[in-house]
Amino acid sequence: MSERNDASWNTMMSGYVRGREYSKAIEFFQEMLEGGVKSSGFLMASLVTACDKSGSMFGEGLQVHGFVVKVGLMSDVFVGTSLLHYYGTYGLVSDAHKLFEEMPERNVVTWTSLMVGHSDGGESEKVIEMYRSMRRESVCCNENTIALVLKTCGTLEDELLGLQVLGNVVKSGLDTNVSVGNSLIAMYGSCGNVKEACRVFNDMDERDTISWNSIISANAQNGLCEESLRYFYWMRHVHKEVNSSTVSSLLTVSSSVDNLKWGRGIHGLVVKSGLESNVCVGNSLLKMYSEAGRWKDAESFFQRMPQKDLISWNSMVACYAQNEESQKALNFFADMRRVIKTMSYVTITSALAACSNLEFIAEGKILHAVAVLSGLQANIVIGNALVTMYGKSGVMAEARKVSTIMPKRDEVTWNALIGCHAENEEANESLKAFNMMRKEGIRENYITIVNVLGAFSTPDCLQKQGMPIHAYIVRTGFDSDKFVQTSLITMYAKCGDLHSSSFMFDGLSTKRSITWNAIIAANAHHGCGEEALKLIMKMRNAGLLLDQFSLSVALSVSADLAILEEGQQLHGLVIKLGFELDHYVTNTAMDMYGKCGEMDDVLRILSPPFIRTRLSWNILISSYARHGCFNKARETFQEMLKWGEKPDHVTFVSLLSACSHGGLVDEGLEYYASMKTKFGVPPAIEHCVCIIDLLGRSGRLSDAEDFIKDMPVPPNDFVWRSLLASCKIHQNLELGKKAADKLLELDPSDDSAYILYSNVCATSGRWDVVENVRTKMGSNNIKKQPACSWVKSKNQISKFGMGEKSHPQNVQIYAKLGELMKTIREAGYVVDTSYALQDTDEEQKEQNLWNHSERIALAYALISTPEGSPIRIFKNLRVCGDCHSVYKFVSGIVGRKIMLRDPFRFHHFSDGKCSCSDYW
DNA sequence: TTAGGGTTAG
Repeated sequence: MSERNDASWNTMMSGYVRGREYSKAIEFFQEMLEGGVKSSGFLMASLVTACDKSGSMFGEGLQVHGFVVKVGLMSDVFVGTSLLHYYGTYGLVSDAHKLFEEMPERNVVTWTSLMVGHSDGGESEKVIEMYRSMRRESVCCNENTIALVLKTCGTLEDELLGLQVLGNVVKSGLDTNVSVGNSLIAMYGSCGNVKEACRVFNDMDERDTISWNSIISANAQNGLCEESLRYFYWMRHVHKEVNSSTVSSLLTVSSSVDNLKWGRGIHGLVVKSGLESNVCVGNSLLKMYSEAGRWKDAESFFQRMPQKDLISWNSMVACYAQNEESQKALNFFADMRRVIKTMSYVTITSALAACSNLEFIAEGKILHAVAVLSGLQANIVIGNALVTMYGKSGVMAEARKVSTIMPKRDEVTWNALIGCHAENEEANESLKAFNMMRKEGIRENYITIVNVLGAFSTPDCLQKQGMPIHAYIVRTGFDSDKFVQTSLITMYAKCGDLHSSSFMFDGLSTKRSITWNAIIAANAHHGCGEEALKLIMKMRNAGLLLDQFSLSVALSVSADLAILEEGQQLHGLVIKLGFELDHYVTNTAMDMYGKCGEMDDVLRILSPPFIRTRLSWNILISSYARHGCFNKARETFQEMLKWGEKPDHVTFVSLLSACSHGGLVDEGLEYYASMKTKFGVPPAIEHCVCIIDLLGRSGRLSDAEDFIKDMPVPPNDFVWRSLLASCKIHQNLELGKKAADKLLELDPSDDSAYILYSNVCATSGRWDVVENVRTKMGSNNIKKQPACSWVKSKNQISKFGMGEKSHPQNVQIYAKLGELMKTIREAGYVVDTSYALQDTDEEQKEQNLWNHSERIALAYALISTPEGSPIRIFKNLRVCGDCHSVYKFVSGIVGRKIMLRDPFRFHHFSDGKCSCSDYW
């Protein structure tokens, strides 16, 4: 090649870089290598910059590095600097640092590039250290250096240092007053000192667009959404110019407060201002949708984006991963490699996050290999993502191995290990990792503490580990952190000590929303639903707005207690507060309607199929199942598949229980067989219980027994209880005895074992055994959970026990009962005394049946609610067979719809028939 | 001097 040609190569290459055609520049380099072109330092520096800016595969930059060494251009300051910057971009600061040490000549850009690397790697102290060295060595700072140092002061929350730096800047006359003020605003914003930022802004004589953007951002970063919006309105009023940075800042706040209504408003404004096509703005919108859980909105927006860059693609991978759409994330990742042919370490990190469960471990391993092959193994963020990926998949040995060979570990590495041990229920290991972290001299942060606390879940753990850690938290001052406070409340509750949880909560001087939510959830999980709802009231009275978490806990409490009116009011509040677009909240509301018997409302608020989440599909299937609409449940499952939604283990629990309640034995067995082979969902104990129920109810008791022998998981109490209940239906004394023994083996104090077994014996007429069992219960001090039914009328709940006589309207209730007995007998009702569980004469047996709580509740409902209105009755135990028959007759005679809910499902009676077709 | 993607937690 001649000199002239070399020069033209140079010109071409710099043309590509100037024109930002980075991938062309890289292709050009390949040709150049083949042609053996002699290169200049400038050309190589441009090329490295091209690799850097294109976000290309890391390997291409490495190739250039090798070439540069070979041709002896490493001493060139521009080449060295661009390579150093390149390593920094990929998070490989130690490599960058090594280059820096070896360089014979350095300029201000060299220094600044390494500082940027340290800054991106989270090593703020190193940045300041280097700034001080620069001043010692009299290297003159440029604007970029100053900007970086000031930003770092913000990150370090070191206002004093920031002011010193600014003093130096003013002294050297490097900047104007406006830009000094702007920098100050930004620094105060990062330090969390919004007040001071506003003071500087308000005192400024002159403001430019950046000043306005900085003050909006300072408020936005600190979660002050109303304030940032106030400045924005003011800006539009007096300043006129709004640019893409302004809009991006406003969108950031909408993500952090997770209020989609707000984000939608800003989005409208974005469209009006014509800034929607700006790539930064677009990327902010993608993040907003992702954080609000609306990955489908993000997806369609991405498709419409006129300009996309690497960050847009990375955002989509992250969006799918964050929304637990692993398969979609990996498919998108594959598309990305095909379409734009580039990726960065962020891409790999996000793709790894999508593999954080055992189902995708194979893909995760491939990505691990990709990271190694790309030379990005030493990147600390990738290392941390790998630790997380293995840890969340339960492969802790591999997670630990990755962490040991990492060149450097930070608090994120240790937090991931501690958190994954906790998630895998290895409390001791979690605590061990915490101690090792401290030994290694890495300081814990609030996330460390939150993770450690998450490891404790038993009373024993609480005594031996939880309480000492609590003492440590108080000693180290972490007890003032809102997340730590919340975790402490949750830990005490999880370890069974709700009393201490409440004590902690009551003792807090400032109670934030998340703290309220923690104590409310703690009560809900302990079955204290009424208390949880009372706390919701108190929270509102304390002037706090309910958020998506408090609303969904409250809705699920209403669902568990089956109190429709409260549920409806909460749903109203959801709409009023603007959470109706929040998938999670809306799904909880839907579940509430389903569990309160309002199938029509479930369908009313159901979203259209193309934006339905897996959770919505699952709730819909289980609602249909609970209401006895088995065909609908099946159709919904088919529709779900048609729309490309993958069923998960909850889907199959709903589907199998639908089959079991509907007597669809063969269909249920088919689903069970296909779940692993066709859908990759391995059967868990819940599914096995459904199958045993399915076989048992239909009378195939020996098949059920065989199934238990071959189950992939060891049987638990639910398995034996279900089998025992089926033995009662089909009067199988022998197997019933076996199941009851197994149940008592697991828990000798289980009351259901005694009760169900004595019922099996009673139904089979073995009154001698019944007597035996009852005596045994008495001597073992085991009490039966008393049956009760309740009705809500005129805003009051009336609860009835067996033979209840204490109701103020007692006389009218029993008069009504007598009348009912007479009329239904005339209509053809014949008593079935096999449901009487006490050995007396037939007449007494019938009398005892009329004492059942569900009949008393029915009589009360008939006299206390308006004629013709639907009746809603709830029972804590399964309805008795003879009562079921009474309800059918009554519904035909009084011409009213009667809904009866037991702990498992609904019976809808009308015109003498029941929705369950007498199979339950 | 202002804005967008990533790892732990929520």
